[in-house]
Amino acid sequence: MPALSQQMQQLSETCSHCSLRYLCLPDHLDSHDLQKLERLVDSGEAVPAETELFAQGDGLTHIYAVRDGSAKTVRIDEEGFEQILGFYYPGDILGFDGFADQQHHCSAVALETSHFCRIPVDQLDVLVDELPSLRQRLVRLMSQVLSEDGRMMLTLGRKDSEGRISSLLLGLSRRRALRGMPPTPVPLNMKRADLANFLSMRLETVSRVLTRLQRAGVIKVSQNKVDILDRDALRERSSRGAWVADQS
Amino acid sequence: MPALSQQMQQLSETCSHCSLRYLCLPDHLDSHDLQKLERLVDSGEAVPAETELFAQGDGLTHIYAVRDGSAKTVRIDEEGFEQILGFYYPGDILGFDGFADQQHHCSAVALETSHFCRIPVDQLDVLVDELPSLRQRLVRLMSQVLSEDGRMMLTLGRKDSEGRISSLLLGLSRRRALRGMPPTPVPLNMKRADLANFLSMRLETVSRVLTRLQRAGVIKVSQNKVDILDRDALRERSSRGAWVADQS
DNA sequence: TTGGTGTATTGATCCAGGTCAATATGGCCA
DNA sequence: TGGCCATATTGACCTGGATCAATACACCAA
Repeated sequence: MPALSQQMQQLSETCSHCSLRYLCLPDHLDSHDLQKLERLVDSGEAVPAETELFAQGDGLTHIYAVRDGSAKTVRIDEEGFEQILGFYYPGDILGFDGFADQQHHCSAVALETSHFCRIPVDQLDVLVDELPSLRQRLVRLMSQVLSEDGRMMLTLGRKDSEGRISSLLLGLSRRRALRGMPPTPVPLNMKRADLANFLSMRLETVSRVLTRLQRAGVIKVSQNKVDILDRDALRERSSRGAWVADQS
Repeated sequence: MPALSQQMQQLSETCSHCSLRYLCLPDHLDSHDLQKLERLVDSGEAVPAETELFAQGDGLTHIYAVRDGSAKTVRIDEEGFEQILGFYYPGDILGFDGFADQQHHCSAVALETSHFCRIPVDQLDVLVDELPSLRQRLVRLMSQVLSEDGRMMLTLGRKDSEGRISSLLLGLSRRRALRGMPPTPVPLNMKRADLANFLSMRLETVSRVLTRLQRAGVIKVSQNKVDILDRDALRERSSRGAWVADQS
């Protein structure tokens, strides 16, 4: 049951009319350029939960934009351990890490029944050479991801379990607000194990922290969604327990 | 005392003759395009250790390529905690995270006396629109960083202290090999505190792990450099202690 | 040579969170 | 409506690494 999509604004088949165009690739493109872009985009059928959009090691043929629903990216290292690299919501792009050597370095999996726009990279490549605005947009989106990865490394590296969960919840909430959705019941469309993996914790610890935060009256947990009751307290907890760095 | 530069191949003032051109921006550019690029590049004076190339929050005016020496990038979060995001060696580019909104999201600091090529972004921007090959190169480099960040998150998230140190040493060694430098005495040109910060450990733990690895005969530590005596053992330790993921 | 300062190593203690194990809850199908 | 299975919560225990503190080492200046 796609919880998010129920609340989504109407999505159009074309980028020009898509409510997400200011988050997604089309942002800053004039209508002429935009039309060229949307001719490339294939906004396909709904895909069920667990569908793999692409797998680590696959050749890079398309990148994907989330239309509605959600996805995660997973990377498996040499020793066979897997790490969830991110969760993706409407307007987010999947597949940027494939441009380096034309193959995907992680897998992408739908978390729920979702729609994705498929964009063939070979055609995109041609169009990018043609449209400076699109080139700039692409570079900025990638750069943005880079800088968010930095933020994530900060969270993973320096925060304790409560700080990590709090940061995650605030982050998800903020991303909902960016998309014009109500920021407070945050649906947790991924499993606890996914959360735990992403935050580098054990799922037992995730559980414990969630109930602790609930008992403190900061959030209200109910199955797959979290109400943020006291945002300030949550913010406070998201930084508490962060280590002080040794000066160098 | 710039340990790295003593072993560096001769560096030319121009990209065309630079021994690092296949790692750096120029890779895959034909000689005509390359000449246009190198007209932008200002390969300046030596800068001493601790020099800040740009600061978090600065407007994006230049990106930098390491010519010789080394650098680190540091990010300070809202609460004032700082995290080292990466170490950079000849051929590496600094500043990619600034393209998102034309300002730097981290600071860059030289670790030792170093040379950097300065590339003005406004002119680069124009040139990128003109040269598809350069555009492609830029996107690939950024994508590569993205995918390496993923690897780092994996290390930070899933490995214990010994795994982290081992991974770091192997990584530094591999990057030296990529640059045609002898892979085994790995100079640690950053302070222990920097290492600790980067790996999200305490410097005492870094020390302890280094001596433990030394006692095991895997490495030989001497002040600012590490000899890798048993690469296989090091590899083995870099994966040992990594958690098993809960299946989702 | 000595003293001072910054950096690295080592030792002793303690706790957050990992581990193992039991129990609870909810969704689904017969 | 009950039984099954996947997922989530809670409990008890233990260990890796953070913390606090002392000591060692290197480098420089007087």
